[in-house]
Amino acid sequence: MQFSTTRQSPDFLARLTPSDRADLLQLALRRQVAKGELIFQAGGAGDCVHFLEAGRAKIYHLSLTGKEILLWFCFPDEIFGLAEACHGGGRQVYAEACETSQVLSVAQEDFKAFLATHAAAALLVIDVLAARLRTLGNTMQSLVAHDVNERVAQLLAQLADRHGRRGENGDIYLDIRITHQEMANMIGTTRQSVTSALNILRRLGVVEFDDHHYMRLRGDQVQASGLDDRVFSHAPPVETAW
Amino acid sequence: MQFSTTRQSPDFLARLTPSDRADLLQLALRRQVAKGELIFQAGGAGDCVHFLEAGRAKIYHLSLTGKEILLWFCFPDEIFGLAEACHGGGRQVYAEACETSQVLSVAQEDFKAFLATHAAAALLVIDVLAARLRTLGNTMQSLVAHDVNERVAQLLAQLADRHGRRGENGDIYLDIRITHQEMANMIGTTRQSVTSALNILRRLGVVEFDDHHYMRLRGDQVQASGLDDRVFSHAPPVETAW
DNA sequence: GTGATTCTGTCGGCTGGCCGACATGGCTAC
DNA sequence: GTAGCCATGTCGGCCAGCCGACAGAATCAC
Repeated sequence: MQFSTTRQSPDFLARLTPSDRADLLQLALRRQVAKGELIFQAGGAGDCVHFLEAGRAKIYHLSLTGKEILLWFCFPDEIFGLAEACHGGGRQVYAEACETSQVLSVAQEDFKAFLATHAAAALLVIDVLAARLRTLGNTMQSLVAHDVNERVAQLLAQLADRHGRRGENGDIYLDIRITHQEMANMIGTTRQSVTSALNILRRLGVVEFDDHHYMRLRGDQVQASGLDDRVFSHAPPVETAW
Repeated sequence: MQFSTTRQSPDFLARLTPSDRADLLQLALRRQVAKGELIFQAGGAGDCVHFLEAGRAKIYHLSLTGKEILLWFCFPDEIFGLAEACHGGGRQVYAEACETSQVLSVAQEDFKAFLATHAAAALLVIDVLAARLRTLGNTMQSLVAHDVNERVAQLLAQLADRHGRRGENGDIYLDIRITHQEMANMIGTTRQSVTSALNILRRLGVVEFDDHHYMRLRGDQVQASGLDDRVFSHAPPVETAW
């Protein structure tokens, strides 16, 4: 089982060469954002690219009825607000700090100029965007093809892939704080359905919760219960005759 | 109403400078693909980037139960297979010619080298990826926030935005051939539901079908029935106090 | 042409999961 | 401490839309 196909991708800053990073940081403005504060919002100009130095942020759509659709969780070193800054046309999504965070901002024009003169960085941006496109595509496919229980299981697998630590016995430890409501927003369902799905998984012995700060996915059980390769590896085995 | 926020984005080849395009074409292999033939498929290596010279192609996920999730329609001059070639890890999606098509293929390594030495092209790739990321984000949000009828209406609006021609009286003419099943696959519903949604829209006078090759969206009706700015422009108006 | 295939239209039955409601338990503020 | 808030857990009613089925209409193959 390949376990971390996408893991290396999000942390843009860390993957820049030191000299590129130094050049980029010269263009950036640093700012502290309090928990719950918006970093940008739909309707805004989208004239900046952002980087998360420390903290956690979420990127989401807000529907006309107030429904939140969580597209992406940002962790340190990640780049965000990129798609809209690059493409123009204004913001369509919201970025909100989940905890007190340090954010770097670079004006869109400066960033484009930077990319034009730093080819490796441009390729890195392409890689990051490509990875996100994949993730979104997978989320979409899961949204229409699977029921709520499966989507919850897949989400756990995805989180484990991005943020989990694998113990010696094969179990996976995950200590990000995430509410049922947030999970629901990520997979297009309701808080109640997530609660019940998680309880089913717990009763099956697939997952355990030690206090409410981290969960432990049972490696063996994850295998057994079908949250297997087809969840972890993103490419389902297909006949390769063609 | 802004009408073509995204229209200019997909046609990668056309937006390259002539000299860049010439350089790129030198790296490409041209090939003819018959209707229904796969250009690449999930499980494959994903070691090429493709360009559609002529024809039409669709990019889709296939779920384990055989459900098709249509992520993108490709039209001439568009680039595709990019995300997976750039990011690595093999193909996750299928690309299939909807009609006889000419396809150009460039090896991943060659393409990366090309981008590294053609900064403007790299920025263009970023722009294209960013635009797709937006589109997918919008599709996702529509998927969880709207019912089937609304999604069908939005899809029509989106197609009109990308491919429609606006007549003098404000009506929009759309002459792409697309089946109800394909539309269903794009918005995560069933063929039957699309059929009935379209008929509702027809009864409302929003859309007309002249034979089955093109449809006409009534500009005035589109306005009146709420398929308005919130559909066409991708950024819903939000309080901009922040 | 003619048969085969694919697409469109329509109808009921069945059900996953949304929604509201309410209770409880943990954190946080002070 | 204790008050208030937020997250979790559980239940039942209700309905959008999925699914199977079937009949025309249109298109394609030859």
